[in-house]
Amino acid sequence: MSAKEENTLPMGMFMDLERSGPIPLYFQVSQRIEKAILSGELPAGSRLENEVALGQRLGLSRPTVRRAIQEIVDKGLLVRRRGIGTQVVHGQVTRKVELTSLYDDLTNTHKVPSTHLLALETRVADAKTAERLGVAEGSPTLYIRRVRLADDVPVAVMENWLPEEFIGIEPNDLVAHGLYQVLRSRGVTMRVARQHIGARKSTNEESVLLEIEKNAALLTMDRTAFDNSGRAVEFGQHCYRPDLYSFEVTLVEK
Amino acid sequence: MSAKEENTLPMGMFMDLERSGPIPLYFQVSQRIEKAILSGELPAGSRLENEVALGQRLGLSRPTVRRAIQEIVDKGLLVRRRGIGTQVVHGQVTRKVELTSLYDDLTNTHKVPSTHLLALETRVADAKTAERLGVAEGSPTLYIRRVRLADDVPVAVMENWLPEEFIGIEPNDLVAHGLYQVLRSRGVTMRVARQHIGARKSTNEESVLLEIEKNAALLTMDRTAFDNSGRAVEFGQHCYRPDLYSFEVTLVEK
DNA sequence: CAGTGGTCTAGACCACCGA
DNA sequence: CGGTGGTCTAGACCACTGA
Repeated sequence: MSAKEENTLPMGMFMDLERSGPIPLYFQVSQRIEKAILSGELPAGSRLENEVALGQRLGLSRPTVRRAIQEIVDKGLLVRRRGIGTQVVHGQVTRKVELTSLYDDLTNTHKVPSTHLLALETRVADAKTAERLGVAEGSPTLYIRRVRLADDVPVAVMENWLPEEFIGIEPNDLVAHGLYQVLRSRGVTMRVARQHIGARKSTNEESVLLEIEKNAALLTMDRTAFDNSGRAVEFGQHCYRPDLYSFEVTLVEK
Repeated sequence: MSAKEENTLPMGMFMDLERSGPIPLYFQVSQRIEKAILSGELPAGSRLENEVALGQRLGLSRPTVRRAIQEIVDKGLLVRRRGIGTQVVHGQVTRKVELTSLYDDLTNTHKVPSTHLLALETRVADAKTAERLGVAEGSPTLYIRRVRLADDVPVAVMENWLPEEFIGIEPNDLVAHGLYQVLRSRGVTMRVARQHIGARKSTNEESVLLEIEKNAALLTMDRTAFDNSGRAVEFGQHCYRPDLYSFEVTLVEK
């Protein structure tokens, strides 16, 4: 009778799905279940109703319900065991690393972001840049260097290289909206990003820009991002003040 | 007639699927496609055969083929566009961060791992440990502190706390097999892990243990891992030599 | 317009688990 | 044994893309 483990909460009546709207049914269902977990309505360790029963109550087929649940399993909030059922994972929920820009991260935590633009110029691609962007060595690229600040405190120094077609981006847009927002407004959608996270000491110049002591420890991240056609659209080399920024990752074993 | 983009390689006859074995069909298919991408048989930018046609040629239903392709999309090797098709992402492939132990990482890169065991003892859970492991403050936990080496060069200092039930783990097993392997042999399967990656300066003791200069930059990672019932089974606080270790992450926008 | 992926259905059989 | 999730089928309709 231990209430913690056996607590089957079949979320009463809170389902009125929009069957003809543009939002997929599985997504509507997964969002509501996720909301119930995050709000504590489905506490850690509680069991979810089984897939068939849930499907019948909602008037959905089993594959649709299953996909909804799988979405949340992939986020690390639910755990499934064959023959047992689906349970809410213990442990407080943390935000996941997502394919977003630093700008988005900062606004999400209710800090006011701003930008000091250090460089915005055309540069010839060296070997490394050419390889990362998948362009010919020696071809022109757009080079950007910025300091990003949160509540007027410097957080990161960011260098970016973009393919030739983006030469012409306005400095004002970059300062006002952030790089990823500018790219989105030009019809570019990021799909895949490969990141490399490490650490090193700061250079003297970086220490000044970030307002930290000399030879301080820095968190570094290199990233190459690809759009929905698979072409590289951005290559970045960034370093962060580790007292103000870090990465969260949720891993799910398949 | 640009061979790069239009290169439809329908991978000739290399499909003889085992329909009655224990390996799922979608997995067999996804593995072969992935292999074809990694081997260069399907070069960057080439288009995959469409889902229905592929299903017919393989004698599989569309959902099964679709799931096989989706697996690879989630790994960041393929990109799908409605009305267009499925293409191989540009850019060289890198290994993904996975839910594995450091021990596994090192053996995969063909270095010989070893361990210096610094501590293996019972400790009372303080507030932080109790919260991370989901146990009562003051309850006994197993505390482990190790230096991990690759080819006899120190790479990381690792601290771990485990719930009461694991008290009794043998020092010899820990040195010979690594923590995750010991847990697996006790029937524990990791399912979800939440990691936090940052950076800081090394303490004097860490500098000695890792054979680096004082106040060097360190890469740090905290992790809480959960088993398939959703219970926390391990909480770790680790620091790495950034010249020998870093994290790779592949992000896929859904 | 024809072709593509995105979603959804209503079943089915199986493997694994606890009682 | 009954209940659970894991896999698979053979269709269907839709939204989006390019020519």
